[in-house]
Amino acid sequence: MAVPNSNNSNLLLKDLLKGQKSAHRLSYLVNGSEEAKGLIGEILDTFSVVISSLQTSEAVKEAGLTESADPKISEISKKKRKALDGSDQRTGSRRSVRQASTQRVIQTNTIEDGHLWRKYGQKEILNSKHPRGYYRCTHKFDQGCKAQKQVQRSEEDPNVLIITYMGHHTCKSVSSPTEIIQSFSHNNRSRLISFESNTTISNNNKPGQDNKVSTSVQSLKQDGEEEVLSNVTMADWAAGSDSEPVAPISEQGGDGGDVTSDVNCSTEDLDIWGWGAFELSDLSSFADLIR
DNA sequence: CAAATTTGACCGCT
DNA sequence: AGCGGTCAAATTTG
Repeated sequence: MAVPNSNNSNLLLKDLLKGQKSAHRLSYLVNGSEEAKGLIGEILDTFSVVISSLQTSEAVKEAGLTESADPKISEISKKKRKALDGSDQRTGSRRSVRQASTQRVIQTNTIEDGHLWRKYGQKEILNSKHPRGYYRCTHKFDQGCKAQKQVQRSEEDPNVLIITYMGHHTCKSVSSPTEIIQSFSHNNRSRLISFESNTTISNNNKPGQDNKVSTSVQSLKQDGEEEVLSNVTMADWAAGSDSEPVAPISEQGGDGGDVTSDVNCSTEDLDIWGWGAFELSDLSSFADLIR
């Protein structure tokens, strides 16, 4: 702890969000001029990068405070459920555990986020048309990584996946860090970021069907632990499966094995939380898909 | 054959 | 009691 600049950062963040919101509004007012759109896109992009960095560092600080007391996340119980045997005893659903740290709810159209996930369940959710998939980090057991995510298709826009991230990646399993850095260095994609106080996630006015990648990050607070709502909406995504698309995460990029030496160049704080890395690597991998 | 996914049962919380 | 989250056997995939 001892975060002297926390207040300053928060104020700064507020101001940035304000400016960003204005720019976002402006982007809807300016319909005709492509040049103006481009400029606004640049502005929004800049806001995006700065705000992301700020938010991430703030989040890391907060995580450092709250995560120290980790509940008994995985006491290897003598499971063996099966009512048939009569000897069923397992940990069950520990629903309170999920608030061990803040959640990040993200809208995207691909579950590809640069990390390796293992699906461990799928559930029909009451008021949802689409099932919810439950994923944990592949390295949960070999590295004790506690990251989890839930993936659910959006109600109104089936192209959009709502992904809830829980916990942080303590593993080192980013598929291709160089991609992230690359995409960070020349981020010529237009990203829209909007911060609103809506509780519902329905902001898509779809400014056109061109192959434009639009990202919007919403900050909201629900009664739970949710904090950041990031919205990544892309025009089309390859995969027309009915339930969640299974990400073809290919991590065999490095042959000799040491290509993934270190992620920490300038994106280290982004990578800690995974969501920063998610945003960037997501875009890059998506760009790889469509080209 | 190992790793990942599917799927239905189980269980804690509300 | 029912919902949502997790487990693990069965199945699929690479």
